[in-house]
Amino acid sequence: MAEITKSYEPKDVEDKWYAAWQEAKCFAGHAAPGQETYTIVIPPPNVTGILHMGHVLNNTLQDVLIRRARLEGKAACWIPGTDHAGIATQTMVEKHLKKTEGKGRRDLGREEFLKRVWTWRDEKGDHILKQLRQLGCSCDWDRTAFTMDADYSRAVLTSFIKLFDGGHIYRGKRMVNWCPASLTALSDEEVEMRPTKGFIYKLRYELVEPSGELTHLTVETTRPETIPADVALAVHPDDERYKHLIGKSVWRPLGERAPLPIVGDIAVDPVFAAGVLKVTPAHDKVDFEIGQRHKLPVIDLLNADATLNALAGPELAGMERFAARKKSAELLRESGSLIEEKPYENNVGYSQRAGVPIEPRLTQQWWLRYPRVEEAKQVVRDGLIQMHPERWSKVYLNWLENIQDWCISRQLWWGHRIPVWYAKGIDREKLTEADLRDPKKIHVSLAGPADPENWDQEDDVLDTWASSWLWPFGTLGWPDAESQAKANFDAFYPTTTLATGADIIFFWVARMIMAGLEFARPGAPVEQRIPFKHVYFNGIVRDKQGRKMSKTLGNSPDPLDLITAYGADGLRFGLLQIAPLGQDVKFDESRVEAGKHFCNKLWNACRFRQMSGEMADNSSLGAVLGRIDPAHLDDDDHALLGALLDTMSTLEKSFAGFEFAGATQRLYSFFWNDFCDWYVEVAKARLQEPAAKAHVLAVQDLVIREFLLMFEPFAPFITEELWHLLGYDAEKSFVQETRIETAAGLVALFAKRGVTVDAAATGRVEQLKQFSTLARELKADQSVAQKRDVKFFALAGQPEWLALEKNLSKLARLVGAAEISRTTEKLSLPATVTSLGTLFLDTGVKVDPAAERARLTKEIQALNKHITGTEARLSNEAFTSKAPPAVLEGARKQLADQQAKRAELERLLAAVK
RNA sequence: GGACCCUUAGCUCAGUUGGUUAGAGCGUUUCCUUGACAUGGAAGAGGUCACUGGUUCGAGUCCAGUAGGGUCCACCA
Repeated sequence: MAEITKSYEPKDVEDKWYAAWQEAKCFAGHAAPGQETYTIVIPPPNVTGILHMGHVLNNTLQDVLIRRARLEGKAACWIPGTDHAGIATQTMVEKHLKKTEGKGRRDLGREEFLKRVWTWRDEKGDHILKQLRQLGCSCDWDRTAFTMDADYSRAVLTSFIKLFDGGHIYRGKRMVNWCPASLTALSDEEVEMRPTKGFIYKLRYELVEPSGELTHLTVETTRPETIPADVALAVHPDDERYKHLIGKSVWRPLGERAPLPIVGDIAVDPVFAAGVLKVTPAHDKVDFEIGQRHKLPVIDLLNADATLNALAGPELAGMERFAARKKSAELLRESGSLIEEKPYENNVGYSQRAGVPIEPRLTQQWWLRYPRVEEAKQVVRDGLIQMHPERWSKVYLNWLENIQDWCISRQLWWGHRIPVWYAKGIDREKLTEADLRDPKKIHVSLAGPADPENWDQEDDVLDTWASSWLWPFGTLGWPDAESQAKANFDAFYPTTTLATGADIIFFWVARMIMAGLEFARPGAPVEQRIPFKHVYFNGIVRDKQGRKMSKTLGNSPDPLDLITAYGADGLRFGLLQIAPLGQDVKFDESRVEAGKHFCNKLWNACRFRQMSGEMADNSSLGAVLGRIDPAHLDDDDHALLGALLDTMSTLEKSFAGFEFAGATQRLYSFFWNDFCDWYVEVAKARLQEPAAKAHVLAVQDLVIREFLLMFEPFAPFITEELWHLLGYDAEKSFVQETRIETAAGLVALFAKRGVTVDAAATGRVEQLKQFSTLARELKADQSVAQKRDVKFFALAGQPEWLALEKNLSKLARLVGAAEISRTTEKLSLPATVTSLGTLFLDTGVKVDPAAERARLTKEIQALNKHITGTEARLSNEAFTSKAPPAVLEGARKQLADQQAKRAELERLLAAVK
């Protein structure tokens, strides 16, 4: 067995073990018949993305879950993959093309451009999946999926066809969110409202026929450049100021001079601005609806890239929209129509991805009426799908209550081209709902028409989310029966837990639920159709100022640098410690450093175990347990085993509740405080006793073994290395092939060997801990903390002395004393009062009485505060009559202890000479 | 406008059904390189648990409100 080195060097072990795991195909998701499964599908990162801190958190959580499931004996399957990310990837390649060749995508043509994207993907793609390996992620890489793979594409197109056949999909000319940068429609979810500073313009629209004193109407707008597209003014039908004008007209103040009707419409808010709204149906959603109600014409003066066209008039045609806004304000000023221009801030919709204001634009698009909306609400209400934290289900349900049809077509090339063909020569603009269902006019299929020469395929592709919403079953072979069998769809669907960010609850989570209910296992009971049972929402990783980490801000550390500096395990553990359930995390590198230190502590504890004595049979849990001698179990053993069991059940609870921060904390305090700081230290004395040595080592081997199993999901590399170095690998090659015991299971195994963990031992050990802390404190007070030749004398009653006597060698070592012995009289030495008696310290140096008095007085004063509080509580009749007996009893005992201690301190004070 | 979250030590955060003197890491003070670990050990300082009120024998914890910070949804020209 190799000797454990002085410090843990992550780089020495990480690559080695990852390669070994892959070689042994440890991560393969295989389910034996009847075996419980645990499935996770990765939230597929963009295929050309690189690993950032958000990925690290999200994927660490998934790896922790999947590794724990493996240890629990479940058939664990974590399916990795990437998303083609339509707009993002296409934009990236277009930029590259522009830079390197000075060409746009249309210069190359669709086919050639797509070739370039695939080349780009092949060169730059999947990098992130390699980075996940460095993090230790135990994905079943043989199942790696990509949303543009042939198989997956078949699933996407099949879903379209099924929805089309089911009447869920239609085509229509409607107002969409148009991105003038990406030149495509976007869904509502891809639009982000941002407060934007601009101007509001107060304008005169002259009445064609003045009405009494009224010669014009005042209109306020933020978009004067759209005036040439105005087709009416609208007022509220009940507005006393204007209702007599309904039916009259005003002159359009810019563009072609024409009379515009004044209409009455309840969409107008009479108390906002002047209460008069200019109606521009082509460029505003509300205006479009007003236009529809009043059968007004539509004048569209914007090109796809948001420059103005000829309809805007000669002065504005060809201009970019913001330049045109300035220009039109000038023109209006010149013509006297501009009354006032003032700074104004309003909410403007931006393309989330391109970062430019979107344009409401009337275009032909494909729309989806979501399927299974009611069922999707019900499965969450009924708890078939549980969200963690639970509050997100409210957000989810609220969205479903107000759900709008989904614009699923995108005017892009990189994506799944919609499997619809139009008969040649047909006017696509004029297709009716009936035409869509006419096979002579429209062909919808996977393979395409038999006579392709007579058809033209739809140019649009599907929204990326209209492919990723199939992810939980598209990655398991759906819709092909043979592929499903091969992927073992039957065993692994529904998946168990989805771990993702709440920012995509609508984009992805909600849609996956509807897709799963619609497509997976048609006809089966609902609990078999849902895509997952749990959704865990991890927080967003922010920087110290609370800002979201982003490439543009440059405030995100490179996870790979962190892995280099602290090890993958340190990074994983440190990050999870600060990642409470569903709360954003402010990234703090010092926590990652603490994670590294913890790994080193573990490493050295194991190293010390190796140095403490011959390694014995660690080949299995049974072997280790067999080496424990019940006759030699002392209080420290019992307390340690009790803490171990407590840690085990804490972890069981933490996993059930997705509370990983709590789990890491308990692991940390158990190992560092309970094991290293106390048990290993007191065991040093016992290791000198030949009779107890083998037993003590066995207890340590047991605790280290169980700890490694608990810690493995969080820190797979170091645990694997130590597992081998300490010989736990005799029966199974890797930690994850071992089964972890439950706390209850371990109790049962103890019982079989005649061991019952004595819960009361913990309290007795606690007394000894306090005793040694007080002894050390006394030494520090007397400035002899470093000296090891001091003598302690304990003035203790018989039972107290018995408790001390059993532990004298341990205690002497712990507190650094040459000797601890009993005294029966009060000594004239510095002293402290412990629960096991009064302890005197002989440093061999004369004591300063004044300092000693001051020290004791201070302590008495501190104690008095507590006594007063406790006395007040106990003298309160309401408390003594209503508090539960245990609480009351505790308070009385506390008071008695405090009073006894104070009395002793006072006696000591009086005795100081 | 609607919904939700957060506010605990200098910093980043724990604190699960209400119950002794509110914890950890980092930082900080003093001491220690004694054969696991200085990536360490020992001892300490540091908190009116944002504020106000309520429920209760008892509130960091439950309720109401206020202030500050943040998120999501909707959005008026």
